[in-house]
Amino acid sequence: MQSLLQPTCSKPVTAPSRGPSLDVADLDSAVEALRAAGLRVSAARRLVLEALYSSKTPLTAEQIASGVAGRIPRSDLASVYRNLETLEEVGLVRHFHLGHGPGLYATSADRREYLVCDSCNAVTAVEPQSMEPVRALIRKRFGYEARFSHFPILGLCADCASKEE
Amino acid sequence: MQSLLQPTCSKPVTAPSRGPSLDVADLDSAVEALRAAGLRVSAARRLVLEALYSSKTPLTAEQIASGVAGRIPRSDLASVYRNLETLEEVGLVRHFHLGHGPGLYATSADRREYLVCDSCNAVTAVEPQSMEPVRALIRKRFGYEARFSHFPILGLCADCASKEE
DNA sequence: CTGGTTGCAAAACCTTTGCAAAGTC
DNA sequence: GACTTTGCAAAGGTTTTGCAACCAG
Repeated sequence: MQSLLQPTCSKPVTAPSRGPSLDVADLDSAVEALRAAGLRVSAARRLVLEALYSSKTPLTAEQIASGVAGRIPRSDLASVYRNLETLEEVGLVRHFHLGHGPGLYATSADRREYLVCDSCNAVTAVEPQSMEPVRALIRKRFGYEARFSHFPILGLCADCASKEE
Repeated sequence: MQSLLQPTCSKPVTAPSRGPSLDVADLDSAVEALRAAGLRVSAARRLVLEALYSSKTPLTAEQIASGVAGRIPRSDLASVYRNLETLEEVGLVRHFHLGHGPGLYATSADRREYLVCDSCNAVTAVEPQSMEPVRALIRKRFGYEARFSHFPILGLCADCASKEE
């Protein structure tokens, strides 16, 4: 810690969460992991997993409930939220935010971290290893083992930064 | 940009905001700036500024409406939100998040950025210059001009990281 | 059969909006 | 006096909870 840090350390108003993370590559293995965790494999639960494993991009709970493209019976939004929470506790699913608005959900196998331009709203996803040097620097300077998997790094993207005179 | 980035660039579901930022040091100057911006100095507006300028820590809208310590007449929550928005547009106020839960508001003069431990919930505030090397590295690797003033850096603090076996 | 899960409804939580009354310049 | 701003009430968007019916193991 440096002298100019003025470290205001305290317990905050709020709290994210840190849970286990299972790097399960496909739907079948995920269902297996579900069983292994002593959870039942219901239609609604399977639906959530199918949606997440078949989507290339993270989804909102609403999108999952709608069956993503209107396909599949669509299930109740409350159940989707309950299942997402359960799956997150088990470590099969994670959620994160890109800004204000509904949270986004992905499989835990998707470890991408995001940069979001707060001028043009462009989103850049990067694999965790690209972020490693940044993590290393933060570790060295602040002692934190940073994860950018829950909140994005906000800022100006290259394009917008060059446009700002 | 590196080859392993797999840059998934797209327009996102959500969008934060980027506005002006006035580095106004005290309440009187802030009131002056309000007038200069063509806004009226109402009691409710002054109340919000007083709360923010007299608090050492960021406040929720609820806390501001309650008059922080129960002092001052207390004003309507909706008006507080409206005024916070107005003051943010003018650049006197900023808001950010430390996790789930209500947003936190501070004067724009307070430029601290936060690290939050997602295990013990400790909060560390740092002055922007401490974060500059991190910003430089992100600029170099990703082309982003990062600001950590809206979302914190989440991770494990030094204590919790050492405890994790 | 038994207890975990679902769907529906309602509520909780944070924030925004409509509108007449009140206040600022 | 003209036009902003307020307070109250109601609604909006996202997520959570209560509960009887249902279904997986």
